[in-house]
Amino acid sequence: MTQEQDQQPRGTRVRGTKQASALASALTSLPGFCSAQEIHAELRRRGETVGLTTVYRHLQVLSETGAVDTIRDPSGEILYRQCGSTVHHHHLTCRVCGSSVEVEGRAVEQWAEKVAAEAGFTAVDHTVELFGLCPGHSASPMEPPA
Amino acid sequence: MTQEQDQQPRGTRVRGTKQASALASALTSLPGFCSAQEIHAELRRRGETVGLTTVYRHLQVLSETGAVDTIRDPSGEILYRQCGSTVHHHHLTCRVCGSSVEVEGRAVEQWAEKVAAEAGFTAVDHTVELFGLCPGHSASPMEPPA
DNA sequence: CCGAGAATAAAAACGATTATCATTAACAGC
DNA sequence: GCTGTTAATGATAATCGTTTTTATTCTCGG
Ligand SMILES: [Zn+2]
Ligand SMILES: [Zn+2]
Ligand SMILES: [Zn+2]
Ligand SMILES: [Zn+2]
Repeated sequence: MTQEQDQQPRGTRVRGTKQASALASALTSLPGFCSAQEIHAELRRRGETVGLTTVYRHLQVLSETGAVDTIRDPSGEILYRQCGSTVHHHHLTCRVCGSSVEVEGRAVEQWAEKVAAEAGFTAVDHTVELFGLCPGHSASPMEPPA
Repeated sequence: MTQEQDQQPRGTRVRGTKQASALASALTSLPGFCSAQEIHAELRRRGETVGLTTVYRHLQVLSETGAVDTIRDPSGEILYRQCGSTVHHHHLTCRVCGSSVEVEGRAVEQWAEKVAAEAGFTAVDHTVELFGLCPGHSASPMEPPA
């Protein structure tokens, strides 16, 4: 359907910059969903010199190509994560630590298609996000770290 | 079924301001999901004098009490709509005109609970939005304005 | 009619994201 | 290994939806 047709004129297209690899490394090591600014801070913490603009630009490209997944936290901020599978899936994310479980939703996909068809809608895309408390943070209900 | 059920605790709580009723009227007449700024513009168009701040504040309260539903459009902007049913439901919204169909998702609810339980997550909340093209805007499939 | 307090609204603040643009540096060719 | 081309970078400014601030207005009970 949405086949990519990259017309890369010979080998001069994607430059192997150290920023790109540093970002890739950070994304791989970060366990859960993080905001662009958190990722930027993490890179700084590692001693890498990567500008915030570059972080944003790379994350945007990576998300467009499907290399990273994006979700919106309840406040609207975009969170990024490098995911294991490239097939369509959704996420169950902890509100406290950001750790995330990838969930497959055959049932959701079918439901979405069904209700869309019944309403006569076409080109329907869906957003499905699950937020909760992971097992580690479900333990003590009364423990706001503040 | 569209009866108002104000749960206002007697006395000094909700004042009968003209702005509130103007906003309520606009919300009732607007067919689909609109942004706060669109609603504000609509009120201005009607000759009502309502500040943007007031629109935001009322929409926030109304969404908290469940009187209006909110979704986030793909760009992150919050859209509001007065919905028919007060029970939990989701929306199938047209990307072009904003017209929306309320869809009930027993299957989704069960799926969400199931995957949350399997992962050991608690206090799980879900966001499910469907965006597509309504029957009226599905007409010409080949029409990229670019 | 008066006054306390809620409601309003203009303007300023806020914060995440994007655009700008001068500078840097990766890579192909020499 | 140099060098030039040119994509990539990143500090800064701009954008824009939303929130906060604050002075003013208005509602409503007495
Ligand atoms: Zn994922
Ligand atoms: Zn899906
Ligand atoms: Zn609704
Ligand atoms: Zn639901």
